Amino acid sequence: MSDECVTLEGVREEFVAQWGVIGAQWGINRTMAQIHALLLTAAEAMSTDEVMEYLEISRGNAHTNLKDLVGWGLIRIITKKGERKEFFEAEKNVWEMFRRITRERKRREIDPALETLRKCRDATKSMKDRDAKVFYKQISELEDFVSFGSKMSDRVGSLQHGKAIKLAMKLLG
Amino acid sequence: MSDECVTLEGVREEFVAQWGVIGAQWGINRTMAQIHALLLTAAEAMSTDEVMEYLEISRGNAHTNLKDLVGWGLIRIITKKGERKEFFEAEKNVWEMFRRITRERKRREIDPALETLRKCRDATKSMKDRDAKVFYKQISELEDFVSFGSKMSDRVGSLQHGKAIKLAMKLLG
DNA sequence: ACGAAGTTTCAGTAACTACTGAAAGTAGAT
DNA sequence: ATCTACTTTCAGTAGTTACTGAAACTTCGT
Repeated sequence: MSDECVTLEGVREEFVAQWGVIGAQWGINRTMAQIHALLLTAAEAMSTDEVMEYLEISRGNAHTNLKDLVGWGLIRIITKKGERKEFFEAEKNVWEMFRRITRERKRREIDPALETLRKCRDATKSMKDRDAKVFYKQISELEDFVSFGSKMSDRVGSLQHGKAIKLAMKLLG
Repeated sequence: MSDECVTLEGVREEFVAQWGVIGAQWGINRTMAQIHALLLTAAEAMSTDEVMEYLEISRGNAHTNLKDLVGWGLIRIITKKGERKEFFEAEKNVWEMFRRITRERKRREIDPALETLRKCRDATKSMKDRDAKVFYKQISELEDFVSFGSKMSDRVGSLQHGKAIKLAMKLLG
């Protein structure tokens, strides 16, 4: 970050921009990551128009990404009495945020991958030639590993933050 | 997978294709994921030309992605005596594969993210108004969480496979 | 020092993903 | 039933990333 970012808004802008870059590397659309960063560090819930204005993006873009974030469970819709429009507020608890991201990625990406692995394993289970044996062995090991990891992530995700930390401390200690 | 994939090559083709799709969702270029899947399930090391032919891709594309995979430590170059060309072989041990992916992602993506978080935290540490306090608190929590996770991943990555499994079993048990 | 076999680079292009802006849709207020 | 404030959709376009194919480069054998 350049040194002249001495105002809150300067630092925040830098954070939002960088979070977008980081998100993009993880296969998340940049705007979505930026909106998330913005709401995560907002003191109050924001409207679509405020998000549009801050990030200088179109209504359609703001709308789509806000709704996607709601779909991920990372932000929620707030309605204020007397106000007709919707406001958006981020889940601010970091542990909860982590759990939701993990749960969604598992559902959307790990589970289908496991499905593929299982099918490939079953289809080659009883093949006899060398290449098939190599293939079957490799796929089996991969499947065992991924499904083990998947179970672990369920287990960790079901812990309270405090318990998870304690457990992790034992691991690190 | 469609039911008519009854030959090894049919199943393998399906696996390679699917692995490409999964990789893409994780921010990895599709061809790279496909080459990895191909080499991972190969009985023998393969040459650039064999990879090109199998995936029906250009030499430039094959070359770039093979070299990127070498950069990730997921495949290695093999030279056969009497042969002038290079062959490529995947790291087949799944635990080792996992460790290398984790280590690289940490280096390339987590460490820079932490750097950003630290800068943002430091820059707002002594600001007094409400918005700055909210920002500082949120960034701090995020930084603590990410750096904790990063340490955990180092710790787990330094374990032997057997030990990791034992530890995980305790967790699951 | 030349030719053959293989590797690397890169300009141009194709394919894909994200974004805009405007139009259509919805729902509370009068 | 009409107006107004807001939300949703989407066709077209901009921007980005990935891929090709060919030329340049390297290395080894003769």
